[in-house]
Amino acid sequence: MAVTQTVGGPAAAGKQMLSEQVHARLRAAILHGAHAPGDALKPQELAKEQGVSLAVVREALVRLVGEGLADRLPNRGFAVPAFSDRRWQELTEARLTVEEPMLRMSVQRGDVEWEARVRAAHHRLARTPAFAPEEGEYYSDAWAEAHRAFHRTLLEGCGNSVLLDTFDRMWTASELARRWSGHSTPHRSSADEHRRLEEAALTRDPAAAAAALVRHLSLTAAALSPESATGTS
Amino acid sequence: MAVTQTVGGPAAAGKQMLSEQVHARLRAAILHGAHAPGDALKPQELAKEQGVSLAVVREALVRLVGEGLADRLPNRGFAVPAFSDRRWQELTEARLTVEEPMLRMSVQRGDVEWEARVRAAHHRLARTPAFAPEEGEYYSDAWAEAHRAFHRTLLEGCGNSVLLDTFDRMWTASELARRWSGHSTPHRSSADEHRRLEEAALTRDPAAAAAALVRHLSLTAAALSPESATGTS
DNA sequence: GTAGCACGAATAATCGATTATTTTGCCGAG
DNA sequence: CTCGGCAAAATAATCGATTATTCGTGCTAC
Repeated sequence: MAVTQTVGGPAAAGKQMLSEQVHARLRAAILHGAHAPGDALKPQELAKEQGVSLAVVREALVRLVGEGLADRLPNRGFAVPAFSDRRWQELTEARLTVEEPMLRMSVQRGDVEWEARVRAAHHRLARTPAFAPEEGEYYSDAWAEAHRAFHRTLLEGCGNSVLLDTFDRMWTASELARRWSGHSTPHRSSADEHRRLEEAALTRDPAAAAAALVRHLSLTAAALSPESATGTS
Repeated sequence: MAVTQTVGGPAAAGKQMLSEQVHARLRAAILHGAHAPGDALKPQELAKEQGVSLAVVREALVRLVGEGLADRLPNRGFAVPAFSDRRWQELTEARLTVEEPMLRMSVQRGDVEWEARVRAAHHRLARTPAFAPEEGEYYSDAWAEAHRAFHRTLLEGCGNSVLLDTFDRMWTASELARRWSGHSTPHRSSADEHRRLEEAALTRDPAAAAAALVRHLSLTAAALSPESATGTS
């Protein structure tokens, strides 16, 4: 029986490798919190669920491990990584360390095209409601994506793809860690902070932009662990 | 017949997954320059060479892609990534951007145990000859490893595993890019620079340490592209 | 009553073979 | 002589099944 049933959604999903699709779906599911930290990601279940063979699920899982979205326990399969507060703090500090100089470079180097994209990204973010009625608990996918796009666009002016890859990696890890660190909602003044960031960037004021970013990230971190500043041990 | 008696060395080499071993071997081979950039990494060849099935080679390759040590061309297999001068410059800039603040943190936070490890790492590096007679063209594996260990140890005082992972990733990419960017040998004064780095770190002088690191990395970059400072478009 | 072991079920890791896609070589039309 | 298409070979992607390891259970010895 040569029944090559292409999965195909209504939107003509086109031709992609199966492992790519499975990887994307699994990644989205993990980021959406469909699997709790520590939960085992069983290849058999996933394979049956998605109607593919073990090999493609395995490949997707290996990729996820590389992205930090899954842990591998030798001879014991895969699992959703557990996130401690400690890890969340490290993530925030790392983002500050990397993004602050990136933003400075960006502001110094970005051209008019970059300015235009920053404006566009901020507009999209400002006009996207953070919460969708049906999704309730967590902020909407649309807002999360607009948020990511704004922050990334701000940094893209630096023109360094290695640093931008680093940003992508840390952003993803942050999104997952944030979801499971008790702190999920965008805090009250984030819209203000984003406006300040945009303004400083378009004014070509590196110091002001850096300061705004540091404040933005610090507030995000502080909202989670109010008394974190005291050194541990 | 229970034939699987893996004797294992006296040091109890233990049981590792096949894919792990294959991944390690392939990774080492690529970093050693056994495959030229652009060369296809054919699963069949590799599988026959190493006497394993396609699945394990495939898994190893997927992992390598995640580490940036291989490219994936959809439906066209895997290949060794090509490195342009541009990429090498980006890598160097990224390392500067990330490692300089890391080193400052490290110097500020590192404890006595860290100081001891820095001393030990520098001693090993200083006592390891950069060139081994039999390896000729390129610097010795032992030196490369001592070099990496010294730089990493310097930064480990920062205590941030996310940043250290970023360092690892960039270091690996740098090693591969350097090999194929025409610039291979450690330059004349690297021993001096390492000594200065160690001294500044143990003196707990963040500014001096950062300055020494910046000089070290800048020289490395400059040695490759002498006239690179002029911004490209 | 509990510790330890044997056995069986579950699941991970690997394999050999099948299917789909791309590349290569050849032939004829223009 | 070159361009375009067709067939054959090569190779990538996927699958179904096999082997190895771990996990759970119940029995036995003490």
